[in-house]
Amino acid sequence: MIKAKIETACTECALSRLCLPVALSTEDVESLEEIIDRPKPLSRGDYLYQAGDAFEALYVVRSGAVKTFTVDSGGTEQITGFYLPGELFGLTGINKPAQNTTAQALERTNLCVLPYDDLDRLCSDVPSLARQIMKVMSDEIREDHALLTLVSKKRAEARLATFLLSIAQRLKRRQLPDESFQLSMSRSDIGNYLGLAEETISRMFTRFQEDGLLAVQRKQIDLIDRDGLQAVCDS
Amino acid sequence: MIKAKIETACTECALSRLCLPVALSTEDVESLEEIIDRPKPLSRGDYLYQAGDAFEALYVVRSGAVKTFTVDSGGTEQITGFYLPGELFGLTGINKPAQNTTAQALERTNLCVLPYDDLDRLCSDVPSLARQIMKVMSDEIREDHALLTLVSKKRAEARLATFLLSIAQRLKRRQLPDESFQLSMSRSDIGNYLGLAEETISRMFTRFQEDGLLAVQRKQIDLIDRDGLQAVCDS
DNA sequence: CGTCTTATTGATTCAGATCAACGACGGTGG
DNA sequence: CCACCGTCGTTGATCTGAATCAATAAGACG
Repeated sequence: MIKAKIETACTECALSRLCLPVALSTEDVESLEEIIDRPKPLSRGDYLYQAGDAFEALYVVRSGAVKTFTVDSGGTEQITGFYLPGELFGLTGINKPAQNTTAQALERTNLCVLPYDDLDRLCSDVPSLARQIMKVMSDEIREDHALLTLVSKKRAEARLATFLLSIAQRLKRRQLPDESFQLSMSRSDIGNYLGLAEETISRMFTRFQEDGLLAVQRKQIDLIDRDGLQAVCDS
Repeated sequence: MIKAKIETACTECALSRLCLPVALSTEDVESLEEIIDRPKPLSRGDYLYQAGDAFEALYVVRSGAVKTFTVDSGGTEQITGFYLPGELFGLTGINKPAQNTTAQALERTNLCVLPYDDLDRLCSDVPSLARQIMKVMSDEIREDHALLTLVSKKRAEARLATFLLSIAQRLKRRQLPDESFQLSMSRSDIGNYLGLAEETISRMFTRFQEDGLLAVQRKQIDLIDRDGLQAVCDS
């Protein structure tokens, strides 16, 4: 009974498939479940934590969306990630005195919070949990490298096409509609993330629409020709 | 006696200060020391591992220099890091079936190899070691974000100036000359890393020299006006 | 219903890529 | 030891993708 209850809880917040290590035993999942906190929903624009705050927890999006960004010494903002339902973030703070990024809700958002003190204690007892966290961190590093390649080597249209297909793929993984969806971030956010001006993002959307690759109406995106978009990614 | 011997070994390869967790006890260091392999030196151009190879180990540069790079589906190469003496790399392979990056020696290079099977076993017994590895991984993520900001938001001169000061700082940390040094990578490598053409790197070097910021002769760099270079970083 | 933010579109500019040629060094073999 | 060749770096000329500047339009929200 307890087992069933736990599985339901985790299924709800998407941890079960996407976040929880398959290697964990039922008892381990139970221990993890005990430390998870589910605070009340955040509104658009709310901060989860800001640069300089003490590092306290890892987070998983249950619904909604979050962006993280850094601000360098010269005041330049760089969005480092968008997080959709089922995705884990907050790793850059791990074993550090303070956060160096800021995390902000892009829309009404529900989270799971994994307090790090508890998680760390659990890691000592359950080596496979530590292993899983390392795996997630190395995933993050690989994704950062892919993003670097995108920004450093590809043209504007390839950057945006890759971004859109990545969003679609992640929605699909979460079994959300991936053909027709609402972007939760602004053109300016997308541009910041991809190293482009917001005007350029706007122009590329217009061009993709003219080329019959997608239909766009403000934040509403309908993918029409995925193969076509995929082809644009390699230009 | 044994203790003295171990300390010497680790001091030699720079692990003691830069790589080893301060939190480790002497016995733990001893255990770690036991699993470290020091293979014969690599020549310029030698590969340590290539994309697709099984993930086997983490590496620390003892002397020389290494670059790592990814190749995406379209064949685009992206250098993801240069590693100098005392620096740890190979983390992107952790808990993955295979490497997705390639690592290549830029000059005659000596390494410490930390076989992952052994390291992982040790992590189960010594939680602070797992914690230290996570810390190094989160460092890597932060550095990747800083690089992304550099490539995505800064002009060519700021990118190169930041790169040079970063190299100098890392050499200094290792107590190597940081005012006058040899770059081990080509202009083309620097350009690839920073998202610029090699001609642009060349031109920026010439400009910096004209502006009295440094003296450059092929790979030999002499920093003259560090404050000036620092100022260029924020342009 | 008016105001404020976000998105679109057009005109112009500019940083850096690309194309092209040459020069300098370093390694190799005679 | 020197001459040759190949790679790497420099410099110049031109081109171009995307930024910037500027104006308007369309939602969103109180």
